[in-house]
Amino acid sequence: MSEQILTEHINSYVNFSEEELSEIVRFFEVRSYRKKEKLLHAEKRCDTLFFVAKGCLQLYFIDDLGNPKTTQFAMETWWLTDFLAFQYQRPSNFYVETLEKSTVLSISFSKYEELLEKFPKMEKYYRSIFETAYGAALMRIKYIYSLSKEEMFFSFRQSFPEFVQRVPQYVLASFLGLTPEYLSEIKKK
Amino acid sequence: MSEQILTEHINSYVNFSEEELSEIVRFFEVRSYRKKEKLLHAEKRCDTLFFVAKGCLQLYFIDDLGNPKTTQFAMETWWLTDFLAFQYQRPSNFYVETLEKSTVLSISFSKYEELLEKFPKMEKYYRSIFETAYGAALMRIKYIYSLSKEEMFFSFRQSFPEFVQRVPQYVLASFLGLTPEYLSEIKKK
DNA sequence: AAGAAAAATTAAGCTGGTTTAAGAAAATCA
DNA sequence: TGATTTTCTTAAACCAGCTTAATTTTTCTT
Repeated sequence: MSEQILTEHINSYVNFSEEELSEIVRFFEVRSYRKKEKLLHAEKRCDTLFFVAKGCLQLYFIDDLGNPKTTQFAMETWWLTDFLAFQYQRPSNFYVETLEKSTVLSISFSKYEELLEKFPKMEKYYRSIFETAYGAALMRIKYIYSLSKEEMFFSFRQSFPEFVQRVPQYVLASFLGLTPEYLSEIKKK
Repeated sequence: MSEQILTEHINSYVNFSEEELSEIVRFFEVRSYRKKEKLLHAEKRCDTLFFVAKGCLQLYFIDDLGNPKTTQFAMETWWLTDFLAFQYQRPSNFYVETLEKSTVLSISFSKYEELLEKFPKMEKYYRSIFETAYGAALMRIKYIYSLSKEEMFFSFRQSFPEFVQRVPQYVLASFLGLTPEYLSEIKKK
């Protein structure tokens, strides 16, 4: 059951009773999506936060030349949205789209506020999640600035072999900030 | 007073009484630093979280060639540390150092845990801070991947003119991911 | 105020990674 | 299953940004 993925994840950070957890889950909408479905559209108001119970999402934008560029992936138990736009209820700078058949729990901004109001312990859960995510983003910037494109690929494959398997190569290329052609050349070695 | 910078900042997110705020402040150590003092050393256990009351800090690492590379700045009311290492009490991947004469409030990891335990509303404060910081980091990655080095500089100067004034050019260059020589060339235009 | 050290500039040559274009392979669909 | 679309590969020409190294300017120290 998809709801259980979320409740177990929450429980690994904060302790809630069974009743509380089932009430928390009611704040979310559970839905399955086919491959390549858009869950969030750039330019539209960013009103939804997503939790991946199964499958894989990407956060991406369209560059000047019309090519999609992936900024972030989210697999099982990861949260995803344009967090800056979400917090201030502004238009999104990104698209969110499935990379494969996925099951996602969604919560609207107003429900998110209600949830945090009603269950203040959820603040602790999200604080931990965002603290880690921000720390990881700083590490990612460190890698971007210290590794060559070739090293980026090998170091990423070492750390997240499952991503390299699951994600199309041109999406991985854009996430790593290189061209599909160059990635192909690197892999040849 | 430096403590007041912190309490006012906290109060802009969560409401606390005067007594609570003065108790919260007691979890922190206030200290002034000269220019170029190290507050956190790479490889050493990351046990401290910093709040800038006055001045400016940088988070940086040393690359293969021995050159320091700035990953993040922090000016007044910003929080800084190696968040990933801090949360898991691991060795730091970064140095933290003053870029100018600064006044900083520091909190150790155990005090941070105590603080959150004793004042659960602080979870909300930090949740908001980290949610925004993570969102901003994703935007930063968007910029890194979509702008040329020249565009990076002009767009950064447009958004944060005060940084460009305050920070040495070679530090700014490393933050933007280009060489000081090339930044110099760009500025000539 | 002078001397030393640190930071910024300039210019030439070079390279990691892009662009373009065309073909091969793999996945999707009727 | 074959047809169509999507993804991946290969190779050559090209360029944004780096490296190197020498000079100038600014900042720091006494």
